[in-house]
Amino acid sequence: MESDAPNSLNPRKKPGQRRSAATVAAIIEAAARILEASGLEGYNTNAIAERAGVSVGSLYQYFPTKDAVTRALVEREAILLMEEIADIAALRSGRTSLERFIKAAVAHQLRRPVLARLLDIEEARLPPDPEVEVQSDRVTEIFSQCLRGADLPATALAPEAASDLLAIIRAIVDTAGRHGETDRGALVRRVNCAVFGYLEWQAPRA
Amino acid sequence: MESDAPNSLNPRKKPGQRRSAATVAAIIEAAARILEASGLEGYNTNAIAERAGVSVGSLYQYFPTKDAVTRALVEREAILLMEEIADIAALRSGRTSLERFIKAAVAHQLRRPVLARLLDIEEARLPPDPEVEVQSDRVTEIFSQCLRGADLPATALAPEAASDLLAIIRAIVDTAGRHGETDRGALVRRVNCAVFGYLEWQAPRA
Amino acid sequence: MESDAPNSLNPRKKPGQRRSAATVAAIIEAAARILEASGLEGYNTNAIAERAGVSVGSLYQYFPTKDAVTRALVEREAILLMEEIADIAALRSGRTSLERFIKAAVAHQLRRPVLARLLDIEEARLPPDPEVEVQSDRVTEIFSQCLRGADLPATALAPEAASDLLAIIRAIVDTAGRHGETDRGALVRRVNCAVFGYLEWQAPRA
Amino acid sequence: MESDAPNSLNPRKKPGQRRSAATVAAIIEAAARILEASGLEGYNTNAIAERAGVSVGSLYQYFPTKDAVTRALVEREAILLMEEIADIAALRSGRTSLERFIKAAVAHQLRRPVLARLLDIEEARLPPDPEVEVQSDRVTEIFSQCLRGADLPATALAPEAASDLLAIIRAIVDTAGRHGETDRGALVRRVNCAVFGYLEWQAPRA
DNA sequence: CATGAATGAGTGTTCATTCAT
DNA sequence: TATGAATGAACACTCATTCAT
Repeated sequence: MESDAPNSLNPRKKPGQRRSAATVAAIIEAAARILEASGLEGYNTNAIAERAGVSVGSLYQYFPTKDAVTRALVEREAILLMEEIADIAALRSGRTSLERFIKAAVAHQLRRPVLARLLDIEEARLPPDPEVEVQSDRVTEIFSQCLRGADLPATALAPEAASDLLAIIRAIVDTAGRHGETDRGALVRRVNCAVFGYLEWQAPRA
Repeated sequence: MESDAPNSLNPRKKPGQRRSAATVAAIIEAAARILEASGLEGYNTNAIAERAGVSVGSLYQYFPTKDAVTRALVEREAILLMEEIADIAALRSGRTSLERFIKAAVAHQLRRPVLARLLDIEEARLPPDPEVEVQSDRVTEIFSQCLRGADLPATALAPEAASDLLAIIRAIVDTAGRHGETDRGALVRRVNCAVFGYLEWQAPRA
Repeated sequence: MESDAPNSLNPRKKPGQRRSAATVAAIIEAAARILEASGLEGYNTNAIAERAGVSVGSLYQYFPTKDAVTRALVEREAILLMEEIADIAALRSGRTSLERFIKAAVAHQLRRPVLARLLDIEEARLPPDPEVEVQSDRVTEIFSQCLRGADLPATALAPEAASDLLAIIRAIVDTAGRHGETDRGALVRRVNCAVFGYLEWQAPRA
Repeated sequence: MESDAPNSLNPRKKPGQRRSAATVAAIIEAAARILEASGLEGYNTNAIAERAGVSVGSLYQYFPTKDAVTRALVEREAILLMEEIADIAALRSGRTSLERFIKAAVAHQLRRPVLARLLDIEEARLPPDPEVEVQSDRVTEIFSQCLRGADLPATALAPEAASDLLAIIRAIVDTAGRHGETDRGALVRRVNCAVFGYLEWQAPRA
């Protein structure tokens, strides 16, 4: 019942109660705000707790580690993205699905661009965590389903295609976000270029 | 005449002497090695100095700040890339230039993939620095010249194209590096897909 | 009439009800178990409460302080020893009484050797507490009665003899316990040596 | 050359320089003073550093851990005792050697009784450390040599005799120290009783 | 110029204790 | 009375940076 492993990455208590869930959510959102307002420099547990309106002790009641807070935030964002993406699987056309996916991904990442960028950095720094990977695996799975559309070239099924394309999407939007771009439409158009261009070029041209 | 502000980000002294230049280089390379061997966790000035075979004091004689060391390393890598790229400008064909550029960029980033990845992270974290930007601007400039090739669609001149494409190149190679890929040929092929696909798709298709 | 000072070391309430008494006992035994299982490192009020099957709040309903729990445990152990010793007073022979005392003391301390050792440490660390001292005074009193046996040298009545001998008994058994010894007979024999040797040697030898 | 184990118990740098050695000694003595003045409650690294007239950072330059400071102090005391005991080995008579040993041990422990007592507690709490054990093993060795004296009963060689007797010595003096006794002579006499009594009684009496 | 011992603000984390429910 | 979430002071430890030698 009791895990003595100090490196356990799970919340110390499952947020079953109403109050707890609210506190957990408050802490996670506070972490997001701190990240946006003060960057990685100001991102420390005391600041997070204060912003969340709770004590450090409470923070540690729900998260065993500072990194666990970060992971929860990463996970939350991944889930948010998932929700905007979940129904794509039902679509017939690979082309249309991809367009929907891209639109959602761009919208998601452009909503809080600073946060998205810093979380990408943190996610890269953090040791891989199963809880988080479950989410990104689901995103990858959805994306792969899009690529399996009959109207797309068979080469889209190449094993690295999905990871390449997801990296491309992220990179373009991150870069745009860093440059302060906010025009969603223009960005979607460019990401479409990158994705469909990659797929077309990849296919043996006649 | 010279800014003495303690928050200046420039090296405290221009390495005029032979000895100094060697020391500076040693420190920068030591920083690279630490980053590769111990990651961002083990990346601290004492470790860097020790690895470089100098005292921390000496390190601070040449660099006003830890971040300045990192910036110098980023700059060094940019210059290394520059050297492999500098002669591309002379080429006639945009297509061929791009291919050369991609080959060089992939080779560069795949030579020390861990270092490249961590430096990308650090570069994103660091406040923008003129000295560093000079280099990346030069790289961007060369890349833009490639895009101006007469055999490429006019749309390649769109202002965001260059930054999009550079981001794409970096993203694909970083991702591949993180997954442990080492096949340069395959990677070059995929990056070509992404770049030429982007350009072609971007152009109004008949 | 009663001291309400928050630093009072007495239980907040006398456990009058059946329920209370059971809870108090559960908490004390839980403390013992934690101490045995996790040492002083893991010995904290939350762990104790959890092990006792009550909330921390309840723990603090019955004990004003963590140290109060420890003292209660020390006291309980002292009382346990007392019970095995109480009837010794009736014996005629000082020699026999001492042997009985030693046997009981060794048996007591060897029953839960880890607990005994850690409690010795805690007892040494704790500020002297009347409630606890009452018990150890009773033990000392019984022991002193043994020493007053007519068949023992008069020097046994020297004021420090009792405290010296009790310390000796404790020390030998603690040490043995730490070394993992479990042979009660052998230990009793050695403690007898120490005690009777001390007494004999203390007496002016002819 | 570099130990990455965080649980390494060795000083981070060998105190080779004059300055370092002085600092190390100052820190150790400060630890002793804090222990005497404020007990285990006030015994924390900041207090130790302040008392030593150095910064916490310096403390951690020489000791990897708070516990390492404690161990160094324990070791220092053990060495002090050793110095007062080292020449005993040369003596002929077991009886005389033992008397000398006891005199030294009592003097040692009575010089700073509070410190001695708290260090006994800490030593018991600390995980066994080779550096420290080397010293206590040497003390035990000397003591065992005393017991091998030809004028002592052969039973003194019983394996547990040494550890029993050392425990007895410590216990009596600790107890006396806690009671505020300062009469060295009286204490030596009583410890002699205990030790020689144990040995005599242990031997089969005619 | 080089050294590396010294600094001390800052950070993550724990845990005895309280108090609203 | 019981609960357990909340508190926050306290602590161990790190590391960028300085400065006397």
